[in-house]
Amino acid sequence: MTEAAAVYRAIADPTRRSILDLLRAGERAVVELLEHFRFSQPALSKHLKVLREARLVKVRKVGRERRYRLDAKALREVHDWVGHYRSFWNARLDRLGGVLDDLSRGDD
Amino acid sequence: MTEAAAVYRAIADPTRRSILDLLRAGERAVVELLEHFRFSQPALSKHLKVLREARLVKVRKVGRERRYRLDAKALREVHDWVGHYRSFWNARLDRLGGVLDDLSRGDD
DNA sequence: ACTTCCCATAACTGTTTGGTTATGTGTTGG
DNA sequence: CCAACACATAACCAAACAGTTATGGGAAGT
Repeated sequence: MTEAAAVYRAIADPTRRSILDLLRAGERAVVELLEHFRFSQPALSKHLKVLREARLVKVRKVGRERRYRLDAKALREVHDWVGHYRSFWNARLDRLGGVLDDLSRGDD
Repeated sequence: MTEAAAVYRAIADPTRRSILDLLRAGERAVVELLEHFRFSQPALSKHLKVLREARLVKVRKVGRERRYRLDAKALREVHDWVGHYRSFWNARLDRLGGVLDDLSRGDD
């Protein structure tokens, strides 16, 4: 899987998006993250592994803890890609789109 | 699945991102889209269904064709969400990030 | 009318995903 | 030294995914 593809896959899961959101507030140990979820610790570890492989987080060992932190560089590509669609959502295409919609309906 | 979640899932697949990219150039019939891929027509139809359900595309029937076009409004939310990470990727946060983390925790 | 074309859906299949419980490894505290 | 803690990994499972072939319905061409 190419670098970028791993990122899209990683953020496809709502739990993993939540994890990233939590990490925006700062570095967190696994137990701290776990408090925010209902599932088991191994489940969290697996999510973290996916995020690691997508290079969206970094870990550092502190005593017996592993402290995770954001590494958002990989999200830039996503932002850029989605940005290509900017003109499609904030242009007069709402109007034009509506017209085309009506035409396509044609069932009235 | 909530509206937004469907969008993240839809764009997680590279084929579907390609489809969206193709549609940026304008409306396309299914056969036209199919030329760009190696898989079968039903496979494409299934991808299009996912995109429809995520409200990322709209269809209109023209004769025996179904012409698909972009409906990028749903991508705005993705853009916004990823945008929250902007400050994390374009600053010298490798160093600063650590400091901010500590401050936000208040545990030092 | 009949065939061909465009497309969707159904039914099936191997693989991936996201969860589980069980276990192991390294660190800390008593 | 040893129990408890923090975390990862292994093994397993059901559900979802992405593809396939087969089929069917509506529009077009002859």
